[in-house]
Amino acid sequence: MATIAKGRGNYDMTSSTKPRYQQLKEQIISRISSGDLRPLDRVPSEHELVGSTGVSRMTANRALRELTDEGYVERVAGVGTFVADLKAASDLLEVRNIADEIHMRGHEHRAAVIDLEARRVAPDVADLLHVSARSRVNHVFLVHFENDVPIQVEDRYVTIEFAKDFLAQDFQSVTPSAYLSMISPLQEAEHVVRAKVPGSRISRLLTMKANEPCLVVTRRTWVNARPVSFARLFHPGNRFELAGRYRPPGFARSHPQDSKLVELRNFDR
Amino acid sequence: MATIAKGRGNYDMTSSTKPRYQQLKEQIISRISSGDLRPLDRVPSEHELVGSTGVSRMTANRALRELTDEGYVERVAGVGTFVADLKAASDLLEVRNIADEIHMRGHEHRAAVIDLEARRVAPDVADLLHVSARSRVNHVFLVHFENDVPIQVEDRYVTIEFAKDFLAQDFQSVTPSAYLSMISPLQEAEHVVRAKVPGSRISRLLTMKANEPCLVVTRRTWVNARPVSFARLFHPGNRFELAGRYRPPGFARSHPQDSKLVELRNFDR
DNA sequence: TGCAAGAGGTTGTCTATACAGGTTATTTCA
DNA sequence: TGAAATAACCTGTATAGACAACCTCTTGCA
Repeated sequence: MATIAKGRGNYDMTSSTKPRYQQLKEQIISRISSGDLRPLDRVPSEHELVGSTGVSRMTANRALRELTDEGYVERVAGVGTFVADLKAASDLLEVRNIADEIHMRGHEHRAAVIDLEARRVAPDVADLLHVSARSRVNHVFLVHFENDVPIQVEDRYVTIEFAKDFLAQDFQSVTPSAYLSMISPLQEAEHVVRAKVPGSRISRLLTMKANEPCLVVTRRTWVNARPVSFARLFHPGNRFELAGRYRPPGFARSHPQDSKLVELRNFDR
Repeated sequence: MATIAKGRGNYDMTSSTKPRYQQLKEQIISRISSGDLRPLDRVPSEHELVGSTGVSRMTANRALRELTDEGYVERVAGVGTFVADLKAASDLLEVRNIADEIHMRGHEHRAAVIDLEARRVAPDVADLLHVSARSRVNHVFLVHFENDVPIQVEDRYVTIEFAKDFLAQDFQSVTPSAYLSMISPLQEAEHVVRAKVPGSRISRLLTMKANEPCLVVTRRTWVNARPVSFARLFHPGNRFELAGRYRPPGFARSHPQDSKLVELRNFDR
């Protein structure tokens, strides 16, 4: 009698088969992905979730705690839960924004846009972005400078439906990567690193000597299971390296986001 | 009165300031690191932990659940909790073992050991391994072949105290990386990727043309906060690439370990 | 002998409650 | 008016108890 009076004390009752903390997590993630909850916005407190969804506080706590571990939100004891800043979230996905890298070294970043238009692309690029071979795609081609020394050539394609106002951006001041993160948090990424001697155009833009190799990073990013951007990033091999660090979680939690960090480093000047 | 009778119902009682689930986790991790618990060994069940440590089952559950998320253990409902296979655990840390990569492609792997000895090393290497400049370090220098084509030159240094029987290993059949994982799960890793034209010795061993670039991966790994191994891996730039994929956790848990995977790929033959 | 039923252990989830400790805004008092 | 106490939040942790689902081994029956 007491068990029945409690309504649903057991767990597989609410129609779905998924656990309730998981439903809660997905509900909050979808509010973040849709833009309903924006970075630094306040997320409902555990107590509010108890009131609005009927779960117990421990269940709400588990949902929010796991979202914290996964980088979606940040929690401050005594204050509340907030959507994580995109910069922090995207560090996990993107090679760190090159402008930030440069500023972190105390140097000046500058970008020169060489091309910015919507155009039909080569079949292989169209295929990578899952668009038909004849449709248009946003394209930007630019050079990044660190203290007036060229350090990266960026050749990027972005689907039009994902970034409708792409061509109106000023990529001298905001890098394409930062702009994409601003539109929506990226959900999946694939990157490939190669060593390659670049063609003469790239070589000239990076003021490289003949036969000098490039570190080429090719990256594709997804939002909602659809590829939205494809980029080729060329770096002079004698001036740059790609560094990564990994610390398994749960051992020393002192640097919460320090693990799994990937960054570009200038090791020569 | 009831509160006192319960002994310690509150949480910051047991001398240490760390939460009890965290203490439990570290205790189990240290049993794994020390070799007391070996891969596939059974880990005490939640009930047993309740009995032996006095925590509640929910606390034991949280400890084991987080260890699962972090890749230390695997749990099977109705059966028990087991120390994760080292192969799975080290995928997070190490670039996937090159022999496994090759076998996964259905090709044959072979290694030719060129040098294997304990020797005094250059000051920079000694510094990286935190050993004094005059002490000896294990060293192995070998070439990995895929179907008799050389694809990686491995130049590795391992501290003697970590691997006392290093020189007795047969690195033709077990790669140094696999051997190190066998001794103890690695706890921290740092790697740097560069594009570089190799010296003539490396170039010759990899049967590369002049001026052809290498993808050079430099990796350092830690156990118990001490560096134990430092390796330089050279790959012919025209035959190899480093690929990574990242999917944020909690979204689609269908492929539990599929995120954060890094592998070497042969893209040419 | 062979198969079904059951017992007992294990993980997975959920609830209700409690206390500790942090932050912020309000209120009270000198 | 100014500063200290207080109230009202918040997160973090821990407990005890419950039900569900799963697995394995044993037991009992046909």
